[in-house]
Amino acid sequence: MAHKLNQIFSALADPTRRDILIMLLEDDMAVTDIAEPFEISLAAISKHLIVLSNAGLVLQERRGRVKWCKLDPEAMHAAFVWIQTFGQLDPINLDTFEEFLEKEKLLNNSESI
Amino acid sequence: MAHKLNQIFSALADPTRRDILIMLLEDDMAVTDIAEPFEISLAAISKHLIVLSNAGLVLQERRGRVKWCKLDPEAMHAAFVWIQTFGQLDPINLDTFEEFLEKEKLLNNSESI
DNA sequence: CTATTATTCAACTATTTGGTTGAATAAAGT
DNA sequence: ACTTTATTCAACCAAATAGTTGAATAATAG
Repeated sequence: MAHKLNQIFSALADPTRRDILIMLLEDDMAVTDIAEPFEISLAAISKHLIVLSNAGLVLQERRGRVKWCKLDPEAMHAAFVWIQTFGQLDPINLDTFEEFLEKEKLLNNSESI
Repeated sequence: MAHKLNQIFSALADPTRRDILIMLLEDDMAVTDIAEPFEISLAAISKHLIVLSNAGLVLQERRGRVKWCKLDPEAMHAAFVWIQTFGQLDPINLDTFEEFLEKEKLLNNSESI
């Protein structure tokens, strides 16, 4: 789940991608239509959508030759929960946190293999 | 504010930086103490803190030769507001962050099996 | 004054990122 | 069958990122 947060926050860090997400609030859209208002190439938008999709923020479903993009609220919710819970924190136990880092480290190692 | 969101989300996208933020929930800390549990160099941690500082997530105040780091809740709040407004999500009120981390840990363990 | 401690700077490396263009694939439309 | 439309792939480029090491700076301790 931690690696997902990496992807989610890093996806949200780009203004083009945030704009895309906002466009998708209105309605599901095809890749070409998403690209229309932007000045960058279609391929660049396609890449942005792949980033959003990998982060779980957007679902893409191919129907015919059109790939429809729609929001997937779950990933955004994960980021929301992280931030919200962060802000209301009580002091945590350091031992617990050390264990947390340790586990995360192990997880990252096993992921990178 | 948009450029700030870029910086905030991109700062949050790195797990080391999220870990640092979590440590700072407990108390203000000096750079060297922040670096202690991590395996990377002090210089690397120093850079991470500059990123957090530029994003407005952390305030650094030099007293003597020690630079004290503390959370600045404002930037985190900006990210929170963006996400909340985006999804019209209701603030939840579930767990303390400690419990949240605990669940995340369990989840990570079960994922890594 | 000298040594130690805290932090950053500088230079370098490897990897990732966001962009480009042109070609490739895939599904319709005519 | 041929053409158009929708999307991605491949190769490339420039800039940014996360890390390193060793030197530099700054403040305190002895």
